[in-house]
Amino acid sequence: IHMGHVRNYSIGDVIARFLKMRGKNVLHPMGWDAFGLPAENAAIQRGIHPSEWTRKNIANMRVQLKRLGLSYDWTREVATCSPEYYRWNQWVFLKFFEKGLAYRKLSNVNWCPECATVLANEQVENGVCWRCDSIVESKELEQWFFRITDYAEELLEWTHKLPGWPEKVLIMQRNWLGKSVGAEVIFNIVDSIETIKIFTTRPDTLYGVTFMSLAPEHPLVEKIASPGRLKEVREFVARIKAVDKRKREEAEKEGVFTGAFCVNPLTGDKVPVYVANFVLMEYGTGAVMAVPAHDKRDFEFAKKYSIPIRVVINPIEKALNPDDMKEAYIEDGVMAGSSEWNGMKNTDAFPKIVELLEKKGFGKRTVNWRLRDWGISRQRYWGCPIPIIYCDCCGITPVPYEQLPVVLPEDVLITGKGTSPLADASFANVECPKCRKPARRETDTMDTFVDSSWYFLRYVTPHETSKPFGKDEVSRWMPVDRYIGGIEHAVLHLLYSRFFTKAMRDIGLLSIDEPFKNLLTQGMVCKAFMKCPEHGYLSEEEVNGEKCGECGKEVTIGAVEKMSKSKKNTVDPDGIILRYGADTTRLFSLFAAPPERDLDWNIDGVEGSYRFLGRVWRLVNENLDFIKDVKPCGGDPGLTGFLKDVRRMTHSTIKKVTGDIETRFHFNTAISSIMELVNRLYQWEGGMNTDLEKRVFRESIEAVVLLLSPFAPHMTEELWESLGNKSRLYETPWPGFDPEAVLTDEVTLIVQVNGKVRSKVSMPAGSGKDEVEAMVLKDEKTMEWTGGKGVKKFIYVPDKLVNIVV
RNA sequence: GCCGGAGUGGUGAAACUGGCAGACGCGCGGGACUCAAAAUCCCGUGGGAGCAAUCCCGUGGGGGUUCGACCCCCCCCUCCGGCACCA
Repeated sequence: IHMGHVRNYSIGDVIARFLKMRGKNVLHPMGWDAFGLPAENAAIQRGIHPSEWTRKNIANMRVQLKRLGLSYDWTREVATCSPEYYRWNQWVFLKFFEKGLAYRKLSNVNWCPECATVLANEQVENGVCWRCDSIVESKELEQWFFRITDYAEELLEWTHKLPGWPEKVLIMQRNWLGKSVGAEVIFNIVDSIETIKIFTTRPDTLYGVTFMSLAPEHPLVEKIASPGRLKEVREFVARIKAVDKRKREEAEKEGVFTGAFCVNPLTGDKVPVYVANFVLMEYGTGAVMAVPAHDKRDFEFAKKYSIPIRVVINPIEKALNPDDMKEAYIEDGVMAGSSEWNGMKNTDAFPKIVELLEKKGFGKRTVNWRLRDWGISRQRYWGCPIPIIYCDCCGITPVPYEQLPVVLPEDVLITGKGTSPLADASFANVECPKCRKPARRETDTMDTFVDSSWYFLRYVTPHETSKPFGKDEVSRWMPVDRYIGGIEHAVLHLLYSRFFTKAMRDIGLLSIDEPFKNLLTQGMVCKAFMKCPEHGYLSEEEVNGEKCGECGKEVTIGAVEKMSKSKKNTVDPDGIILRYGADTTRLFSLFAAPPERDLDWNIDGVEGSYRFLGRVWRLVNENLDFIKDVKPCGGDPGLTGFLKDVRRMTHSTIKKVTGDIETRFHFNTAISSIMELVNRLYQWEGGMNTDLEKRVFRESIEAVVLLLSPFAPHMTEELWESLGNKSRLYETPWPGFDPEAVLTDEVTLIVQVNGKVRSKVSMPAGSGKDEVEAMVLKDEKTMEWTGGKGVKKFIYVPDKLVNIVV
C-alpha cells in the first residue's frame, strides 16, 4: 500500500468508528479490484502468472491494512478476480445483452500498441494511453459496447440532484457528457445523389454559410471529389491522417477544395466543399457547415483561402463589415442578411429556423453528446471472460446462465503481445449451446471498470450464490452513504457506476437511482522530489545530506508533487508504522490537512503527532493513581473557578469534535481541539486531592480517550482499559456534551471604535444592548478613543462584540 | 480558448453565518531538569517603532459595498486541476 491508501482508509475508518460509537449499524467493507492490465504487465515482467502475482499482493496488502487497525468487516471481503465474483459480472453482461444494452459493432477504436489492447475513450488522455503513455492509434475492430449513451440524459439530469457530491466532480461529469442542443441539417450536393449531413449548435447562422468542410476520414470525400482534384485531395487526406492526433490540435488550419459544391437548403446558394484538418470524424457527423463570420475556426480558414465572409448576426450597437473584421463575432445579436428573420434576436430566430428546416424536410432539432458508448472488449488475458459464443449457424449466442461462470483458464501463454491470449487456448473451442455444432468462444475479456461498476452492491451479500446480490438487503443498505476516493475517478469509475446502477434498476435488480449518496474526494499525498544532475531522481535513501550518495553532486530539491515511483518521492507506510506505530501514522495523515486538500508529507509533522500521543499517554498514566477508582463528574452545581472552566472546555471540545467529524469531516480541527484540551489538562491548577477534583479530571480524561479513539484506536483502547473500564472502547457510546456545562456566565466583549479593536470588557453573558452600552461607554480605554466625540452609532453583536462609530 | 478551485507567518494550516486574523502542529529562541546528552516540562515567537504602556502596518494586487471584509461585488496577477479545433 502507499500513503494515498493510508489516508483514504484512515478517513473511512474514523467515520466508521465514529458512527459505530454513535449507535449506527455500519457496513465497512474492503475488497480487491484485482483484474487488469497493470497486474498482468507486472506479472509478465516478473515471469510469474498474473493470478499468483495478484494473490500475493492481496495477501500482502491485507496484512498491511490490518496493521493499520482498520475496522473492516473482513467476512465481506471480495476479489473481482475470483470466479465467485466475476460469475456475476458475466451474469449482468448477459442481462445487458438481453436488453440490448450490450451490443457488438465494428468500429474505429482506440488501440494502444504498447499494451496491445483497445482502450475506452475515458482511458485516453491527450491522445496517449493512460497507463503507458504510448500514442494511441485508431483501429477498426469488432467490439462489445455498453449503451451508456442511452442514459446520457438521465446521467446529466442527476448531476443536479446529488447535493452530497462535490460540485467539481459534477461539473467534470457534465463536461464529459457534453450535451449540445442544435440541429441536423442536410445539404444536397450539386450534380450528385449524395447529401451531406451536418450537426450545428448555431442554426441561426445558416444564412451565413459560405463553405462546407469535411473531416479527412469522411466517407464522402472519395465519392464527391471531382476527378481533376482527386489526386490533390487524396494527398492531403493521407498527409493529415499521418499526423498524430495530439499534433493536429496545434496545427494551423488548412484544407483542400474537393471540386464539389453543395446547396444551402434555405438560400439555395451553392458553396464549395472542402476537406479540413480541424474537422473531427468522431464528433457530430464529421461534417461542418462553415460560417466564417460567426465561428472562430471557420473565420481563420476563410481568411487563409480567401473565402467570402457573410455577416448574419450584428451586435446591437452597430452593423459589422466583413472586410474590417479581425475575428469572428460569436456573441448573440440581431439577425441580418437572413431574409424574413432580419431584425429578430438570433436566439428567437434559432427555433423558428429549425422549424422551417423540419417543414422543408432538410433537417431537425437534435441533441449531440460528447459521450460515446463504452467499449468494454480488451484483447488481454487478466480479466473477466465475455460469456458469448460465436456459431456459424446461430451467430452471436449467449452462454446459458446455468453454465456460468466462464472460468478464465490458468494454463495460457501470456506474452502481452499480439492478439488475445485466450484465442490460442483450448478454451476457445466450444460446442454451440443451441445447435451443438463446433463453435468459438469470445476470447476478449472485459474492461476492469466493469468489475468495479457494481462491486459495492456485492458487499451487501458477498456470499450469495444464486444471484449477484440480495435485492432486499440492497434496498436496506444502498445507496452507499459515504464514498471516499480520489478525484481521478471523477469521470471513469464514478460515471460507469452511475450508469450500471440505472441500467440494473431498469432490469429490475435494484430500486435506487444513484449508487453513492455522499462523495468525499480526498486530495493526493505529495512530497518534494530530489534530483541529481547526474543520476536523475533520487529517493531519500540515495541522498546523503544534500549530496547525491552516488556521485556527491549537489542535489536539487524539486516541487512538492504527488508521490510517484518514477519520481522516487514516495514514502513507505510500513517503515513509518514500524517506527512510529499505526496510530501516529493515521493521526498524522488526518491532522496535517483537511481531507479534500492535498497533503504535504513532512516527517517533522509525523514526529509532532507522535509527541502528542505520548503526551496523552503520560497524562493518563501519570495520574492513574488519583483517578482509577473514581467516577467521572456528571455535572455538579457546586463547581467553580478552574474546575468549572475545565469542565466547560471538556464539553465544548466534545461538541466541537463531534461536529467536525459528523458534518464537516475536518479531522484536522477536531484533532487540534483535542490537543487544546490536553494542553489545558497539563496546566492543571490546584491539586488532585478532593473527590471533586479527581472526578472532574477523570471526566476530562475519559473524554480525551473517547474523542481520540477513532483516530488512534490502539493506544486509546489500552488507556481505556488502564482506567479500569470494563467495556471495549470501540463498543462504548460516543460521549454527548452537557449543554449546561458549555454555557459561560461571563463573556469578554470586543470593543471596536470605528471598526478597530480598542478595548475588551467583561460582561455577564446575555446582557442587553442598553446595559452593554452604558458599561462600555464608561470603559476607560474606550473613552480614550471616544472621548469628546459624539457617538453616531452603537452596534452590538450579543456576547461577542460592540462597534462604536464616532 | 472554455469551465472549476486556490493564493493567509519561516512552515503545514485555523478563523464554520461578514464580527479579536494566524487556533493547533512544525520550526526557531529562551529557561527548567541532567555530570552531560536524549527525552520531557515551562515561557516566547506575523512585520515595524518604543525601556515600556502602547501605536502603526498586515490575508496575491487595485477598486467597491459595509459600522465592520481572509469572507460579498468588480477588475487584474500568479499557481493548480479538468475539458478542448466539440461545429
